[in-house]
Amino acid sequence: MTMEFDNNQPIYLQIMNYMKGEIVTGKLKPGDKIPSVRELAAELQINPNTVQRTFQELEREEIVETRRGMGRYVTGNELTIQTIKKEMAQDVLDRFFRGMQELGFQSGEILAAVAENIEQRTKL
Amino acid sequence: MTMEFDNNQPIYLQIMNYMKGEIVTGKLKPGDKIPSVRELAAELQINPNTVQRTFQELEREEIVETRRGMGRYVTGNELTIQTIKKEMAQDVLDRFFRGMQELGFQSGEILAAVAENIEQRTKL
Amino acid sequence: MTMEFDNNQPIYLQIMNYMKGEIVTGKLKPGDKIPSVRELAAELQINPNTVQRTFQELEREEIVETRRGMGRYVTGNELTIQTIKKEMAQDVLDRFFRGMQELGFQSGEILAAVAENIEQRTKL
Amino acid sequence: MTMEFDNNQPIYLQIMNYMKGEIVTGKLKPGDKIPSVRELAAELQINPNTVQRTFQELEREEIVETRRGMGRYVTGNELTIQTIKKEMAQDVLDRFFRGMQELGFQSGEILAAVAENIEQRTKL
DNA sequence: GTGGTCTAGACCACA
DNA sequence: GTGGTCTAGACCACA
Repeated sequence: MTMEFDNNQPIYLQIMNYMKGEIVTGKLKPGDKIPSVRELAAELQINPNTVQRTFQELEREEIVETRRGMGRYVTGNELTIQTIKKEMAQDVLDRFFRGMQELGFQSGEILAAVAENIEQRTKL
Repeated sequence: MTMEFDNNQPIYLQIMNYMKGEIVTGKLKPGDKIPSVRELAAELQINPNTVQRTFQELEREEIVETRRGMGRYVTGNELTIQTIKKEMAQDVLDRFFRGMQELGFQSGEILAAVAENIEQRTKL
Repeated sequence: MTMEFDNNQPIYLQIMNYMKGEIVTGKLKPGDKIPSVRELAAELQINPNTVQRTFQELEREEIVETRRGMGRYVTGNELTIQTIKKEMAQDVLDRFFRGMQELGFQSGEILAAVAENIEQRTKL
Repeated sequence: MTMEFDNNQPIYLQIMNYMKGEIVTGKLKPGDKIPSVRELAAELQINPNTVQRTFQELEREEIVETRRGMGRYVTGNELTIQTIKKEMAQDVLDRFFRGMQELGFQSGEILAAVAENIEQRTKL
């Protein structure tokens, strides 16, 4: 695992989002073991404190859990993962609509812009 | 003019976005005078330095310009404003697509989600 | 007379430099009358205070002089004008050398760069 | 590191120019850490906010970059630094030619004046 | 420890 | 009156 970090966002958030993505897309499944703080810090060449923070936040959101002496594991079941996915998607959608409306876009224009963007992207 | 500030984002950025919105939606037009640093600071009850920062950033993006001793004005012409609007919209769209794709959404699902959200929002 | 102003420098300085240029290049000669504050302010569409400031500075540098009730005139004689020209040129040269040396250029490189620039400019 | 400040130019600009000089002349190399805001502020006996401003401008010009929580570093590689050096030199040259031409100097006279100045300076 | 933001307030140049 | 710069100092997020 390697990552390129964007300097505009805290590293711990970038790792969080990456791991959430792995989980909701099923690449990491409930019950899977995740790397230890030291392992991941070495791999990504970042400060262990930063990885620690990432995992704490994921734990606070109940996406991973610690099993004493055994490491950390993806939590829950498929159902809860799907719920998280929906919540995250709604977050993304809300931010999107807010952004477009601030720019003066109406509903119809928003839909058209999305459709147009999909078309362009599939061409590439 | 009054604003409610969100604690998760710097105040100067929130004012910037607000003003950009006013400009790209045509509420502020090219050549219009914008409030002075002191005026806006008093109105929003924030420190003049914070407003100063906001305006300097807007200037750096060539959205407003200073006329020495006479205050600041919305820059350029309708055409450049429209260009800025398109760039900002594309930014919002890019962030949106990236976010949805990280969550494992395909093009069709993205379009469907947007359509569904529009329906829900118009009901409210 | 019309001028385009550069927002990065005080207007009064820009007018000063323009007038000094007119004088040292002989377009304005010793004894010539210069416009009144009101005239020039109207012509350049700027604040009369700004023109007033320009003229005050020119007077302080003894480049123009006021004759009571008769307006302002270019001062001195050809000799003093030439002295001023030399001083101004040396100023420009000093700033130039300082700038190039800060960038690590040696004497030889500076001369080469000037020669090269002249060549390029004459081609245009 | 100590600096004497010229009252005619903002302190933050003077530090910027100084650091640019250090970088383009190779005294500071790509990847080198630059002092922290607090360190430099203490050393130069100025306010940390002023140093902060300096560094932010250098960052905007992509001459230094921030690594979160780890400080600031000279950016890029030798090639980009050389490009910046050339641009800065051309700026200095442009200003110089403009200044001399406003005073009525022809190409030949400009070259002669530079040569003469070099001679005088080497004598000192 | 490191940078980022913000407040409070001063002083100056400019128009 | 208007913007630009600077000081002094606080508090926070991040690594």
